Amino acid sequence: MTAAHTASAPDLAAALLAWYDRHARVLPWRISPRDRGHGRAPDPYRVWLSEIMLQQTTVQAVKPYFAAFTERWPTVADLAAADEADVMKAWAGLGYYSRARNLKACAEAVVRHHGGTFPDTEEGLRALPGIGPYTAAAIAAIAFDRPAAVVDGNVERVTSRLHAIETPLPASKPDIRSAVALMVPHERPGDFAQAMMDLGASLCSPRKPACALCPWSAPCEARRLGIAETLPVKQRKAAKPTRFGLAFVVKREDGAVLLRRRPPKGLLGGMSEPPVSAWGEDVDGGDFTLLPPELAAARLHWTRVASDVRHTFTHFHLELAVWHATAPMGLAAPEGCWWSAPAELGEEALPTVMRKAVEAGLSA
DNA sequence: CATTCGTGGTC
DNA sequence: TGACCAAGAAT
Repeated sequence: MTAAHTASAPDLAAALLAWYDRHARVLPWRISPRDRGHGRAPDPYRVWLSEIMLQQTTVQAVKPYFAAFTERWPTVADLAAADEADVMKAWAGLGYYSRARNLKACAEAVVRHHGGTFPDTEEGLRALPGIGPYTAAAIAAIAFDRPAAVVDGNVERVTSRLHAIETPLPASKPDIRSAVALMVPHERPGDFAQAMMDLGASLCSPRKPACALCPWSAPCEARRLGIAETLPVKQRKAAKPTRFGLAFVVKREDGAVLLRRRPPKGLLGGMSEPPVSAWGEDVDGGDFTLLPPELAAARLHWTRVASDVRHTFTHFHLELAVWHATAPMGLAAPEGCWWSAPAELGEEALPTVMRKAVEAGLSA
C-alpha cells in the first residue's frame, strides 16, 4: 500500500478541485469554474475544436488559430459547409495536417449523422474522424460533464508521480488509466479533468516540479521517494537522420510565385508547396537531374540561394537547397501548378517549411 | 506494440 | 546544438 492510497479518491479529487477553483488557467475555450458553477455550460463545438487543435500542440500556438476559426466558422454547421481548401489554408502553420482534413470530415459527420449536435458519450465521439481515446474522453467530460477518465501527457505524468509508477510508458498506460478512473468524481468530472491537465501544465511539470505548491504534495508517492523528476520513465527516441532536397522558387515578373499541391496523404498531405525534388539522405543540393520535368521544359535561368533552408520534422531533419528563377509573364503555369499573386501568398496553405523555402527564394 | 505525422519553445 | 516536450490519432 503506497502513501497515495492513504488518501481516499474523494479526498484527492476534492483537494485538486479546490486548487483548481483558485488557480484555473483562463483560456478562450474554457468556462471558468466559477462561471460553470453559475450554470454556464461550454459549447461542445468549441470544446471539440480546441481539443483537436491542442493535440500535441501548445496552448500558445493554438490561441490565434482558435480565434480565427471560431470567428470565421462560429458553428459546426458553418465548418461543415466550408471548402476543405479554405480549412487547410486556415490550418497552415499549426502542423499535423491530417487533423485539418479530419476536422472537416468530423464536422460533416456531425451535421449529416447527428443533426448538427455532437454525441454526448465517449463511444459516440470515438467513432468520429480525428477523435481518439483521449479526445473522446475530454469532450465527454468537459462539454457534457460525464465521468470519463481523461488521460493525456499531463495526466500520465501527474498520475505516474502520484503513485510512483516506474514502469516505462507506454506499457504503464493501462495502470495509469485505471488509477485515473478511480479518482474521477461524479461531481464536476469536467473540471476534474481540466484540473489534472492544469496541474501537469503548471506545477507538476516535466522538469523542476513545484511540489511545495502542489495540492497533492502530501499523498504524492514520487515526491516522498524523491523521484518525481525522473517520472514518467520513457524510452529514448532514435536519433533523427538528415535528408536533403531541392526547392525551386519561380517568381513571375509581377511577383506571383509558382505553387502546386502535395498528395492528399502522407507528410504535409494536401498542403501547398513550391516545386521540390524528392528528398533523400544522399541527395546533392546541386543535382539538377532532380528538377521536376514540367519545370525543365520552361528552360529558366536558375540561381542557387546562398543559405539552405533547415527544418526539423518529427522524425528527420531536412535541408533544402533553394533555387530561384524569374519567369516572363507569358509563361503558363505547368500542369498541376498555379501562380499565386503576392496578395494571395500569405493565405496559401503553405506549411512552415515551405513558407521558409518561398521566402528564401524571394529574398534572392 | 511501433511508426508516421509539424512546429515552436526550452534548457 | 541537440534533445525533449506539448490537451494524440491513424495505421
